[in-house]
Amino acid sequence: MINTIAQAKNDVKEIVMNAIGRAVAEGKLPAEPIPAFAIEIPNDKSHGDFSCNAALVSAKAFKQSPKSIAEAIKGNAILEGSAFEKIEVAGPGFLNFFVGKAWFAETVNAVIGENENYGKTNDGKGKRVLVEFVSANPTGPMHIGNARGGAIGDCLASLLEYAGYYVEREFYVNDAGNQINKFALSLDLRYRQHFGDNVEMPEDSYHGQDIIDHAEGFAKLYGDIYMNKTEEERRKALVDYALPINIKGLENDLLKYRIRYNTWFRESTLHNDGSVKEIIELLKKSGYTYEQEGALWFRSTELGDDKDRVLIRANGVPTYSVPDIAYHYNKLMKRSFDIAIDILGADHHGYIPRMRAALTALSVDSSRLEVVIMQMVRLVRNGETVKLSKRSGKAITLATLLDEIPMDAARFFFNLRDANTHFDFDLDLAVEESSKNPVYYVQYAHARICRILEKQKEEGVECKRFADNRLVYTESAEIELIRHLASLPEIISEGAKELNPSVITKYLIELAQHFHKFYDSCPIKGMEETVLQSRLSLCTAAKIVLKNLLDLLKVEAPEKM
RNA sequence: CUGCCCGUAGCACAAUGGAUAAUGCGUUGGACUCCGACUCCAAAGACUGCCGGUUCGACCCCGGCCGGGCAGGCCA
Repeated sequence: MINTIAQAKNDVKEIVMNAIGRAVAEGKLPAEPIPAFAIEIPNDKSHGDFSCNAALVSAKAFKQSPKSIAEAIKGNAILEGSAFEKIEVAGPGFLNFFVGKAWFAETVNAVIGENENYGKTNDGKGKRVLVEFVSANPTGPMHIGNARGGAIGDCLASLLEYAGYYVEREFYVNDAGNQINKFALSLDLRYRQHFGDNVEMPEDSYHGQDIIDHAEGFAKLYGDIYMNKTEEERRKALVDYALPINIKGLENDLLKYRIRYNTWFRESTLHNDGSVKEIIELLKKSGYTYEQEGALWFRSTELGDDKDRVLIRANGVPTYSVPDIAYHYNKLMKRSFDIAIDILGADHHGYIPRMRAALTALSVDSSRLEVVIMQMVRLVRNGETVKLSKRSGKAITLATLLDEIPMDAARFFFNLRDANTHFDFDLDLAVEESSKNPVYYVQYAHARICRILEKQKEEGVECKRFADNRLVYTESAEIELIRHLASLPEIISEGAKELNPSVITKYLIELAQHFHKFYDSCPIKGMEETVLQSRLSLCTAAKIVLKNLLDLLKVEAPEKM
């Protein structure tokens, strides 16, 4: 894996350390330990390609002004044999490093050489990660929050793969417990209504049209024979009929959304194979439980939660948190994933301390559970907020949303912002086919490059892959574009570390921007050989990176639009 | 009442504690006889919610207010 930026940063560090060593030897700097310093890429190009704050951070230790330290470092730095041609001292004492021309040519060739592997890193070192996301309730259709979770979870998983982790995607199916009872009740009442029973739907039952449809479908299949059976039999039959249809529906919708899971993990398996009981025993053994008023409690307060939690109700039925704990125990211990990542809506944030407490009680390192919290999405149409309500059945479902906006736009838009920000999804913008719409802006850059290369080919000009010393980049638009290409591995590392796939869309938009500017100011057609080939190589490199990242997002990279 | 998240330009939002607070939309004005104008260039627009603190340096860290969202069940 080639990472020209990491290399350069390393070089900066070495040059600075050696320079300080020499300055100390000459008595220009005191022999004090050097505090950790940072090397970064400045926003302002006049501040060089790499900037180092070593002089700033060591001012205190050296008892000198940052500026004089910086001058001492600069005076003792040796640049021969490095990628750099110049150092400047600037501002309060920054050391700004400027790379030589050769570095840009190397970067372009490195991208082309690595091709579909360019940008990949080995941060993960093959660690096993399980990303669980969406996990929508199978008692009804998916809503808009699931759409955001789907896009974020799937792209985060891809990003982690890109960063060298082994990743599996998982959907947790809540096919047991109270939700299912409620589902059964709702189906039952609709079924009976269908055959004329005058029963009312209670407040907390499901009122959606989907329940009615299921009841009617069931009635068509079995007629009224279940009217005469016991309530228990009837409900079981109804659930056995409707639940698989729903799960299949979820699967289909998610496939349309280009999401393919490794595993659909069913909650019921945890009840059936004794895991739930086992967890209760383990928790009891841990000493963090006690009985009170007939219920079994978890002393989670002692492990960082803000209150104790009930594990088994006085009626003997475990609360939902027991199978949940069993599930996470299963991920981390039974299936031995190194890291479990949950993508959760903000309304579940209270659940994190509880789960961490439980893992700690079970002697599992709770930092192996990572949680990405997503804030709520607000849909905006014609400048107005689209109201969502699950109860009334008016919620915009994932399926409806995807009927309305292109798949590419949905996946891209939901990854436009940090998960943990409230975010307005502009339905009008998502369908708009213009530069206002970032998806098209990025895709257009790719299509444009394809056309340029094709056109050149038609005229008999091929990209010849010149050696580093034959490529020449002098225009600022070229330099900016290359600099951006070079930064990809860093972006991948950063995004993986912060579990933040939105770095990808941000990077792509900037890349497209740099490319369009380059296109505008740097003609290719008819230029002399060196310039022509240099620019064709640069186009090829840009195309590779656009394609790699659009693939990562599972957004199309069209050759023409 | 308590906990978590968010407050940056008209709108949507960015910035490992670093230099002139970035970008897009919208607004105003420019650029196609030329590789795709689905593009580019330029301008205007911000006392980063308020008040203190920490330090060489704060949108960022700490404390206190104000405003918005979400939670707080032997519901999931």
